[in-house]
Amino acid sequence: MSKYEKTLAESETNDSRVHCDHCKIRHSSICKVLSDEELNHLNQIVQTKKFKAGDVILSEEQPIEFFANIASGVVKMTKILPDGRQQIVGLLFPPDFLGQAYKNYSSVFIEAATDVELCCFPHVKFEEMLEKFPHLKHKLFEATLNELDAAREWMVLLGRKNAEEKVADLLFMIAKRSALIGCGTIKGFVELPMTRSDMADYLGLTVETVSRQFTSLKSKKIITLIDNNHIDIPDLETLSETAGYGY
Amino acid sequence: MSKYEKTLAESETNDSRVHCDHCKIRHSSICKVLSDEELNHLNQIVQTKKFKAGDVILSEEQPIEFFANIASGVVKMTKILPDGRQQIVGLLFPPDFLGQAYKNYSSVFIEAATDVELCCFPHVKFEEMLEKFPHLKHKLFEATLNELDAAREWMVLLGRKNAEEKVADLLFMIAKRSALIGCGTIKGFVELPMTRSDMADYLGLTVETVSRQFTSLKSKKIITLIDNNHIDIPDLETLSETAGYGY
DNA sequence: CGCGGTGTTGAAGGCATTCAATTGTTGTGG
DNA sequence: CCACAACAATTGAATGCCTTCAACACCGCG
Repeated sequence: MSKYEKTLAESETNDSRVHCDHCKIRHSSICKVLSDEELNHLNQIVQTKKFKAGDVILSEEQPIEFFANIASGVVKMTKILPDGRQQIVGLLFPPDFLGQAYKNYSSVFIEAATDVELCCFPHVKFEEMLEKFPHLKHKLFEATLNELDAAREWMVLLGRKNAEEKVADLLFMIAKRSALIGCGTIKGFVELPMTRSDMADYLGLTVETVSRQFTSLKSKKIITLIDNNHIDIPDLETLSETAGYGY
Repeated sequence: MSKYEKTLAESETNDSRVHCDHCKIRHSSICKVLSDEELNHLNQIVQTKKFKAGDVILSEEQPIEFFANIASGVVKMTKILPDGRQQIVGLLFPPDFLGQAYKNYSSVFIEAATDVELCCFPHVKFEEMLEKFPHLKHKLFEATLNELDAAREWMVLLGRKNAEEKVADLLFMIAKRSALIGCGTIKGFVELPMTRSDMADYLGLTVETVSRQFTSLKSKKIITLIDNNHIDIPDLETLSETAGYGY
């Protein structure tokens, strides 16, 4: 195997010679609208970064130094009230894009929920590219509109669903996203890329309530626990009905 | 008084000769980035529409026919679960922009919370303009990013705040927005542009709970009720602390 | 083995909901 | 101008869901 066989995931943090050719998310990330030539531009400014689960990627109110594609792992965006209460306001899976254009400071706390690999673009240079390649900017605009839609969907969950529906909905969402990442690979189980505490912070619940709903869903045979972080979902339809999407 | 004294608000619904010169939100809406010449383009496709409180502006899953600036009044965006539970996912005040670019169907239910006047642009023609005038598109992108920020802020409220904080936060938000619309005019009171039921749907509460929190805030002298839809806020700082933003 | 982190379970209590009744407001027709 | 209906808002009492606080189980690791 040549050295080019190694994936983006395995490459070094500060390896400046990154090869989008071997990038797993090349054809699904915002990069997909770029021509080979344009991709070369991007290649020159890109830098891979790795984070361990729990690492802070960007603090709130901290200057934004880079944008990034999520190459692997899951990233959480959190907001914290003065008294310490916190709420996760967004989860990013591969090949999501991380970063708010045209803002100098982050309005959220950004952390690695799992081990994470990012494909980073320096702030200023990336914004320059946005102006140079209108279809890249357009793509980013569409991605933002989708994020807005997702946020509003989540507002319904936070405001109007009960604990069981919330947990079911989260599992349903993770299952769908996992299917996308796996690109059709049927694993037979779903990995939960976060702790119960993270789930609670995403759902506006307490850890205890999340845990209780897990055991309840388990006893109803809607899910099966393989281990703490892996579940099996016998019937997605049933799960989606439990999540409040039934008729 | 010449006929040009009449405001946009008073103009007829299907008056094709609209004069942005007299538009109240000319210098605060997304139009503000447009030159006089570009504004002429817009003038040729614009159409004023009026809605009464409670009117449906656009149903969910309905094809999007137009974008619009909110000229006056308040617009609510709602999402509804199959069983009827509903959640307001966004409020639009003047000079907010209404409409999701690059979507053919609305993902939300759009209704007039109060009597509303819209400055409408036909779907296709407006998207053409977006491509013709990059800075208009850019402005819209920024507006979308702000909406996303606002949505996330609201997720914290929905997930982590109690009833008193929720109501206080809503009043605080309305007070701030009203101050912007009033352009510095100190009225001495704040108009509540929605029913208790709307407030409940925005806060993820029931009408009864909202009502109870009103009487509670009133007895704590944090607000004073002038009538059902007008309140006085003696001290904004106190209100913001009650809303959970204290230290 | 013991330790910290993570997850589960139990019991008690509180906050928001639910259901029900009353009051207040608005607009329409007699 | 008043009566009345329809709607909006408030208030009360009881229920229930989720939280809180506490204890215990599980797992990886030094």
